[in-house]
Amino acid sequence: MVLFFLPSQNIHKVGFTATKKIGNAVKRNRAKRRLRALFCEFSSILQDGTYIFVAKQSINEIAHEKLKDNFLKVLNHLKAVEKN
RNA sequence: CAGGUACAACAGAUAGAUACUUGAUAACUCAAGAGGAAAGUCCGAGCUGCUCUAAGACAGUGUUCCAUUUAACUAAUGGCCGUAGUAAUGCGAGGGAAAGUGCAACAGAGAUUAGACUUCCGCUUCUAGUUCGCUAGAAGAGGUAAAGGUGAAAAGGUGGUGUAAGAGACCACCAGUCUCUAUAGCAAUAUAGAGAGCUUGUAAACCCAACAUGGCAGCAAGAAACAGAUGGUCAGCGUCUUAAGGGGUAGGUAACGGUAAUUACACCAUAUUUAGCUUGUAGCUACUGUUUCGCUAGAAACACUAUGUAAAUGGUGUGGUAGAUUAAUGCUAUCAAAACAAAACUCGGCUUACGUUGUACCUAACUC
RNA sequence: GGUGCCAUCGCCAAGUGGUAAGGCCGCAGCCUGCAAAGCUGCUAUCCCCAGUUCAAAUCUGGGUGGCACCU
Repeated sequence: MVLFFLPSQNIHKVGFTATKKIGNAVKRNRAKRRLRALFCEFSSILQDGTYIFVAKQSINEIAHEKLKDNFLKVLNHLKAVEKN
């Protein structure tokens, strides 16, 4: 997945994107739902700002644990997680 | 056993922690929440707007065996005919080529009032032979559609009569077409009989006939409220010169420079361009933004029952808010054979994709 | 959600029922001492599946993929 992050005070906005390359409407909706569920899990420890998640082609083949690892890795890379 | 044909049913369950949409409630909470194809958008309707409309005709568009069903249909049901298959059963845009026009490549002698290349046939002329009856060869003007070969297709087929040779020219039987009569059937049609004429294909080529039909756009249709001010409109100012090309003014745009200054998008000059510019208005069938409505109880679904071969129709009963706008109905784990696939105004069909299970029926060949 | 259009060789494309033109690229040969240029030849299941027809790239129906417009 790809994450775009714009940090700013007192603004909370999230977007989830799934392009036609992923598959038909069922697969695209499932990709968005999985990302949304993961975001809700971590939303309490994130900084304020605007987030845009873009799903890539292999998202529907990957297992849940691996997707979770990737999700954390991407967040840490952009330093979006609040310390403590 | 195996293979096939038709029809029907279902479209996950359990657990965990935790979100979303709508409705009810003061709140806590409670209830409901995606398909058989929601898909393709191929037909037919409702609904909405615009346009049109006395009636009729022409044109356009569509349909095309018969009966029935339906709100309607190019749909469905049953039948007839044709066709594929051993069969169960499937498939069929299934009127007219004798109203007219067009087209039929290549090959072939000839392709639609057909045609003579090789055959076949007598006739005339010439030559040769002669048993003086004729025979053979060449040339000419004809006859012929029976044989050959070409082609998707050669103007019915077989047998006889007939003839110089032949020919539906005539006859018998057969195939096909049309008409009439009888019987069965509501009908398409089937069976039987009689007669006519002399029969290429193509109408998913133009066309003809019969029948039907206002047209176009589609909920991103359209309606209301609030806000805006692009067009329009009202008011004021301006609209010069030349025959024309062109030149010039107000106004617009702009680099360098200058002026001014708290700030400057101002002013000056210069360059370039060319008739509009400015202020108001919201009462306009043009326009922009937001919100609300349209929006879900419907020619509806399910169960039982009556009629009908069936599609379907009638009667009785039952239960019940999916209604969003980046778009909810989730996420994770386990089990399992789980596939195709996500509503966006709503219905009736068709088409295409696809997992599992069941029921009924068929069997030529193959295997035992 | 709705509406319309397109698909022919690797690329650009012509072709309104009768043997699928042409250009560029590529390959092979000729030419040349070697190349370039030039000349000759080769390369198509007309997106797929059915139907009508003697015959379909063309006509009809269905499917697949792509593009554009309405906001």
